[in-house]
Amino acid sequence: MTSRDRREREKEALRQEILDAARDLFVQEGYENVSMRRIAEKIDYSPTTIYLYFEDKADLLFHICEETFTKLVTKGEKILAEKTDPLTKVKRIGRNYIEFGLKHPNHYKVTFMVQHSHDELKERYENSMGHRAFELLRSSVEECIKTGIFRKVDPGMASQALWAGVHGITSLLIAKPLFPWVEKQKTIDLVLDSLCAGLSKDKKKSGAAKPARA
Amino acid sequence: MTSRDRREREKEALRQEILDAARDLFVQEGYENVSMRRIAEKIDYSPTTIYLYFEDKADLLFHICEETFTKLVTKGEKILAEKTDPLTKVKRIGRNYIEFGLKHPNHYKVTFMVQHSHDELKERYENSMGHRAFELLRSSVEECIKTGIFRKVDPGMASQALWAGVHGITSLLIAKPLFPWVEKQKTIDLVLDSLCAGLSKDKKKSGAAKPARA
DNA sequence: TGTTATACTTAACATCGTTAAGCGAAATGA
DNA sequence: TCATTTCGCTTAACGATGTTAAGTATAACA
Repeated sequence: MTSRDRREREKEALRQEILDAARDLFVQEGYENVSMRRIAEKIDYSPTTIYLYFEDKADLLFHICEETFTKLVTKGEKILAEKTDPLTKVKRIGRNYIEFGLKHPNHYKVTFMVQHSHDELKERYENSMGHRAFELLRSSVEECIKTGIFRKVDPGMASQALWAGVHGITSLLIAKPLFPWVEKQKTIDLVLDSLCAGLSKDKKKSGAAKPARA
Repeated sequence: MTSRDRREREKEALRQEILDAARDLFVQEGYENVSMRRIAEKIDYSPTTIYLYFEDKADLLFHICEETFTKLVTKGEKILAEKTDPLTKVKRIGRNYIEFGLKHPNHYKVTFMVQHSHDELKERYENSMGHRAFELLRSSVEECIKTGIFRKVDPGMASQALWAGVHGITSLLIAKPLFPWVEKQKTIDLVLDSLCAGLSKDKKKSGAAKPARA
């Protein structure tokens, strides 16, 4: 069955060619500004050919993002496995997340900055790499709580709060490049450090402040 | 010149009619899922009529957002003028911001969650209500620094960090409605409280952590 | 009453994502 | 080796989008 194998290899090659072309265009010009026809043109196939390899445009994008986010998760797992103190790990995972987002703004946008709900894509995205990226953060937070560095808060809640911080600064820097940012790098540090400090033990009184309900 | 006046009044009325129809549809179904034709249909005019009153679809959306965000800013100014302690003000302004975003997700999305850069819309957005909403946050942060509640950090940086937090939780809650959130309300509080605590004085040692550079 | 300006519409353009139908070449069976 | 089936891809088309150009009534004005 050599011929069958070869055909399959060729199919896989074309699939990759499509992915590569699409990634190039998406990264360069953004998802919405790239048409299926342009992708097809780039690889000298008819537009409809793409639909033989991917369900639709969103599906194509999804696979590209998964590919890219795998790198983020891999790096995160490496950090998590290190033998440093948990607090440093949390911050480094956070930084890794932020820097990844800034390095791949178009990928980041589509996985974290657009609402993809009530479509049936629901479960697909739940099991995605984006989700696993959050789980990574969560693991490191749990370590901090277990070792007594963070105070005894709900790990899920604390992770969500930290996620809010890292996602917040990442998405703002992406969405508002014209904003007169002062000290981007230091702001990133400040977000991470402040949030961690706020979650840490020792400091009980944080001013006059009860939870500050309106 | 009564006739001239009347005509002008009628023009203004139609303009508002367009805005109202568009807002309804945008809020209900989201900007991208609403076509100019549908807006026109709703008010029984031809699609092209809209272009006599607004430059294009984005322009239409912009005016709607400004309208809505004015409310946020007004409320924020009211809070800022209150005679409570600065820390409470920061938190209430933060909460106000978050709650506003969750109440008007479609407006929030277009002003804060999409990248509107290198178009010439640049300056327009810089002077927008969204921008003023940030300035509000900044004012309250400056108060906290001046009164010694927050430690001596750059006010711009601290504001950006706080903004990251509130924007982060807001945009995530909007973009990821299917995420298995635990304790949304408490998470909001935790973000605000932790960030403020981290920016506050008293606590020097926040664990073993230097800025955590990778 | 005739002219001009105003408010709006009809028709069309270029483009989009996507589907249905068809075509030629390669693989398969005899 | 020849007929048939399968595979990979394309051509053509559908219905929709935002937007523009050209045209048409009606109202205002002289």
